[in-house]
Amino acid sequence: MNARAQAHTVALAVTDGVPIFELAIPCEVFGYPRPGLTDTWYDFRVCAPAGATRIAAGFAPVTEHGLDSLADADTIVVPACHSVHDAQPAELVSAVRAAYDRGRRIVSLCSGAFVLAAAGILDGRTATTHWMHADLLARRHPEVRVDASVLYTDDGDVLTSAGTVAGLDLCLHIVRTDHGAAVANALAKRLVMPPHRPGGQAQYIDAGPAPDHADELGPLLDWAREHLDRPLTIATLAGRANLTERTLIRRFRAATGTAPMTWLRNIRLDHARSLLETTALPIDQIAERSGLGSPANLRHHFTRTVGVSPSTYRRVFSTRA
DNA sequence: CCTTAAATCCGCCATG
DNA sequence: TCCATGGCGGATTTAA
Repeated sequence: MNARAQAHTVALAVTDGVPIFELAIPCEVFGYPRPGLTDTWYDFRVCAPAGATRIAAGFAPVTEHGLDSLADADTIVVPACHSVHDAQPAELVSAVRAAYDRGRRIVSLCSGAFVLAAAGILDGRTATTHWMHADLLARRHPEVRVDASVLYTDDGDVLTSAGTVAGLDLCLHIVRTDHGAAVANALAKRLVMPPHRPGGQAQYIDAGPAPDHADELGPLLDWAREHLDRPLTIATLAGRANLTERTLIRRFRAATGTAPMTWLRNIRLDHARSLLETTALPIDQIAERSGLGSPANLRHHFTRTVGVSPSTYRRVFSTRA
């Protein structure tokens, strides 16, 4: 996806009993004009079934859009559902299915994944949901690969996010996809949230006493961020932290939710992305500075995770005149 | 695309 | 008994 000339339409599907927090997230991210960020923001609309609808906490939606108009939008956001135990509203499920069949981008927040699963559009895909409901989702829909360890999943036309606040991470990710990292970072700043949360939902699943090693790795992570251009290995990192390789890997996963080299590669890709946006450095220089090594390696990982080649990305998202 | 060598990383388990 | 550690095997991923 790329920056669009005409406003990209985002529709929020509202049904009875939906918790208001997950409703507020897309409203905050997509629903307010953001003067100064980009020329065109999203065209945002709320869609609700006809008749008296009561959402949580005594609020009721006022909108002229019914669920049948979901499929007119480019992106459909399904917030958390009323209950993961009851059947999902048939009207909502079929409306989401219809939008999917028309090639729209479908997004779920939190337990909204149950609606997508009921519509059959998660079959064969990797998806996530709130960690409390991940087992239930996997049991009820064996065709869905449920990954409770991540904050969100991006399968191109279908995106899902983990519990509650992770919906904010996903919506910001969508802005990053549509408008580039510079706009997403500026928006994050306005929302007073980190532009990118490292790690995944995994770090929150452990209910017990907070892992006190979590902060311990901080200095190491900071050091790594500042020396991306070096050929960092597990042995290097373990040596700096005075840990054995096995313990480093274990602590790393406990603290960040990912393995060390996976984390490092993501940081490197972020840096490469930023260099592509803000500088005119040749690709091999960017590969070197970000620590991705060769241009071939940069291209390989970049296209795999971002979806477009580095040169295409630069052409679309460069902030230079 | 391929092949191959190296690196990563996680389950397992003895150890302290 | 409980728990973190760290060595080892090897499946998987990555670099070239």
